Amino acid sequence: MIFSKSCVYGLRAMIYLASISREGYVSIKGLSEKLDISFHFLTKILQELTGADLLESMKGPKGGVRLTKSGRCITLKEVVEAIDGPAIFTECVLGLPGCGSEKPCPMHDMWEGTRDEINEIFTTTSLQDMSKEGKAKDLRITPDGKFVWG
Amino acid sequence: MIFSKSCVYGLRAMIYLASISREGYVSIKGLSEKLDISFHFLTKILQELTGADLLESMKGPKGGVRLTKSGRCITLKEVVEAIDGPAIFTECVLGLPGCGSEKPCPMHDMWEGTRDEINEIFTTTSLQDMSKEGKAKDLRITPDGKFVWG
DNA sequence: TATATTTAAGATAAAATTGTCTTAAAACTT
DNA sequence: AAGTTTTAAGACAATTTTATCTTAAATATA
Ligand code: FES
Ligand code: FES
Repeated sequence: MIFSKSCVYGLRAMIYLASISREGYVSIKGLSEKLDISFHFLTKILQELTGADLLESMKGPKGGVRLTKSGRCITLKEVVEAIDGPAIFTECVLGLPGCGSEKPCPMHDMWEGTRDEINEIFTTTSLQDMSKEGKAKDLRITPDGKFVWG
Repeated sequence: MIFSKSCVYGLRAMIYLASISREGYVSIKGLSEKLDISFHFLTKILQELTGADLLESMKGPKGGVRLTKSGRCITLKEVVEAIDGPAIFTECVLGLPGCGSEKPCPMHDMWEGTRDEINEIFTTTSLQDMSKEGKAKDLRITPDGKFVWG
């Protein structure tokens, strides 16, 4: 898998949250059931996103999480970086430290372009793009296709 | 990291082995020291590559590993698949089962092209390409740059 | 105020990956 | 034939990732 499980769970949740027009908080419990992700595990991931100021949370009844003002217009890259860190967009494909800075590795030339393209596509695609796409075309964000958009 | 550590170690070793013109077997001990990889761990990885018929091995003094006849002209993809499996070249970026076959995920359209490009670049780049490149330009395949090409 | 609901935080556990160690089997050397 | 070198195989251990469970803190509602 190119991204960790935490990261893809986070992406799925964020895409769903971005598809919701309502202002209120969404309970993590409900979210976890809708997306078919373990509640406690999802909670931890969303806490990271809250720490990164992409989500804000509130406790108690009517509590939950929602996108922050800045979180409402972010790129997929920001979500990935908040969870998996920036390595995938910067790292040497052979795992050597400091890609490009010193002597590069033999795969550097063939890889750099592709990596730049990954970077490009994740910086130019917004969460909104994905949620609109998903909602408009009724696409799938759970393993079984039982999820239904807003 | 896009590839597992096992995979990256395997790639480094295979690139080095492909740079060697001599016919004989290369001892894993020597290889592990040259590449600065744990001997026992590297041994296991190379056993997988032997099982995949990319390497052949011989025991005893003068023993070691070397590229098989078919292993001498393979692509990087074959090495990656032998260790990490084909997932990276086929899988849904959101980790959903059966990318594209059923309803795709919202990221499918933006991702498929890039994934195809990764596939393309790894199927069209041979081990030979990388070893020639590395040897000709004295590139780096160890964390410190102390490695010297045959 | 008391109670129920919900996230926060951290302990614990399970699973996967990474790394080490030991013993066996094969091949060479003397 | 005996001893040495080297890979094969598998047990074992450490680390990281993934997942679960418990308790605390905050918020709403009655
Ligand atoms: S140095 Fe390896 S990809 Fe840049
Ligand atoms: S279905 Fe997700 S990338 Fe194809």
